Amino acid sequence: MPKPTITDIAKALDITASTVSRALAGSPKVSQATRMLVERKAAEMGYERNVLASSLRRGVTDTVGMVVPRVNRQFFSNIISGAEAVLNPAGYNLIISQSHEHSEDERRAIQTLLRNQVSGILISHSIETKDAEAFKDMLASTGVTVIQFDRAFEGIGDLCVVNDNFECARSATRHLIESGYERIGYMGGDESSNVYVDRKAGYMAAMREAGLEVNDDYMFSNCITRDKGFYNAAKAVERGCGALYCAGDYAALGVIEYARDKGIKIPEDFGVVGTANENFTDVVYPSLSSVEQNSTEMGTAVAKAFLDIKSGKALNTDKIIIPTRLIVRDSSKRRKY
Amino acid sequence: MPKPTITDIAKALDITASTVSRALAGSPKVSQATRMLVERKAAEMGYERNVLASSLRRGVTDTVGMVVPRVNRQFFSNIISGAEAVLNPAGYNLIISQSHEHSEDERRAIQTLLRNQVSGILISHSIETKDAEAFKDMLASTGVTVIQFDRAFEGIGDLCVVNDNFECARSATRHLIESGYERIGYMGGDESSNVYVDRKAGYMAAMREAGLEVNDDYMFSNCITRDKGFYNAAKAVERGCGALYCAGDYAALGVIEYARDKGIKIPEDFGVVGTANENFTDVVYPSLSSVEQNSTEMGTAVAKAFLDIKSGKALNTDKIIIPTRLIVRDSSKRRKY
DNA sequence: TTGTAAGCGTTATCAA
DNA sequence: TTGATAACGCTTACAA
Repeated sequence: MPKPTITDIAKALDITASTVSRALAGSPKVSQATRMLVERKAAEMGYERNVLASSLRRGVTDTVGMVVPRVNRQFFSNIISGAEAVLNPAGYNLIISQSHEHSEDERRAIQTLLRNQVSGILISHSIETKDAEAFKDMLASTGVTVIQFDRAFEGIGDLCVVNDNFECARSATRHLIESGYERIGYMGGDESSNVYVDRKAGYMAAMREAGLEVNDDYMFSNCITRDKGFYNAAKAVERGCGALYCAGDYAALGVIEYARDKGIKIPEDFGVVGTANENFTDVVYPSLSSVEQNSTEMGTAVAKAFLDIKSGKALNTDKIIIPTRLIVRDSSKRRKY
Repeated sequence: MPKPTITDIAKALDITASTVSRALAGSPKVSQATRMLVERKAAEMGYERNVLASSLRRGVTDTVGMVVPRVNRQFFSNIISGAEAVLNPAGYNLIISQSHEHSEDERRAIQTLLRNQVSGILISHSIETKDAEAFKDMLASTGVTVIQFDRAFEGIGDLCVVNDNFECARSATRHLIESGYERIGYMGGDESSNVYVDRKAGYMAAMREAGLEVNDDYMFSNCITRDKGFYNAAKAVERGCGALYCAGDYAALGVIEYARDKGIKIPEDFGVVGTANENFTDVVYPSLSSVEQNSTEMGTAVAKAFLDIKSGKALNTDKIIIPTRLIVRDSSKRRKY
């Protein structure tokens, strides 16, 4: 037999569907007796509310969509996990879509979510997405709550949640300076992203504050992969660089491997600090100092912000900053002199 | 203004909603002229079909639910990624739920999916779920297609997709034997799971085939974490064990770290092979030999099987086996003698 | 406290 | 080829 509906329950009890609906919804305007009866019958028949019909009728859904570049990246899967932990107990469920770092996929994902009448969209933009015009257009006149996180554009959506990328880079760089390294360089990513703009600025600030000059010979952008890190480490060393703050752990890993290849001693002769605290950082040898981004916390913050907005709670900010934390491991533990 | 509906489009063009619906659905029973008109108007008004209403009316959804223990584990996030890559182009979208390794969360997740009228459930059971009775009951009389993967129970669902866990362990163990290691032990997980039952059997088979005896002193179950690996490595070494096949990479990592601590040389004095090919395996020193599970491929296989079943294609099997592949790295590269 | 009736947006059937 | 009408399962005024 097919799935039972409230009408089936109503018939079985010789009452109307509205009463059943009210009883199941926990409405106070229904007698204890009938409520019991309805609940028992519903359980007996294995009834489950049809969310489609309910949402259609109510005009709202309890579904939230999240768009990330890739789910199989630790940072994002932690965010998903954190968001779920907050959203599910609150009665919402999460649809995940991937942009695979492409604007077109991102656009499609958003459209699908919109068609599914999600009540909110939580998004971290693809690297290919350079501005938010298309995004803005799509969302126009839909009442969905939009929260951007990590990679965010100004002036779009209800709120954004980001790491303190400036401070992240600043503290890491300062740590290298204080550990006695000299001629400290920077490896970063594409500067169309707020993330790398801020990290670069943080690095520069730390250098400036210490009265050190920034040398373009030691600056590498578009350098966040293991290969690029390895490749550019060679250039950096050749040019006399003594330490690198890397805005990504994979590049930092490449640096360590280059050093190992060339017999350059880390941390004695060269210092490295990465970013993201990937799960290989305390496995690589020497272990890699890195900045923890608290990604799970970012996920819970995004979800909480969504719930707050939905419940009409005024948020006294349009930007939530998730703090980062420098974790010092062996790759930057030089004895000061 | 609120989101436009087909009725709005119909009014604007002075035709009926049925015609608009047909035009947008690409029905052949509508003139070229009106189709053009409708399409243009729809685009102009920024119309998006309301999936809720459509699904309710049609009685089917294009939504598939997936339940995994945790999304932030490489193995599962790869599976999600692989499944999405197949499902999305086919017009389906995926709702992800996590069980956090708890039966109760798993039950809730399934219920939510059912309420959302998913047309399929793709599930890898939580470690806490020891049998499939509850699962069976919930699914009774719902017509959803069920595909289990990785952790699966017999006789449930339409199909299951698993690794060749037996062969995985057998080939890894054989490799250790052929590399000249002696007194080879095993570190595995909870044997209420088909995964670890099969891997242990594979290990035993390889030993038997080589005429070697299995020594209980070198067998460790419930040992898949870094800490447990470290802890039990001590016991193993003390008891004269010469190599370990670990059914999980984290335990293997613990073994490597114990050896490093004690000055035991890997691969010269001790051999280790892990399982899962986690992304730290080629970063740890010495690099860890491991068995690649082809998780992304498992994801695509699960999704394809779902599509095949939906399209009525008869599957000539009730179990799809995803092959594994041993990747030999330094931790087991002993010169034979 | 319960019943009646209408409607959410879409699609399928039937008739024109 | 298009239109009128009903229905999917649920919720909610309003009436009783």
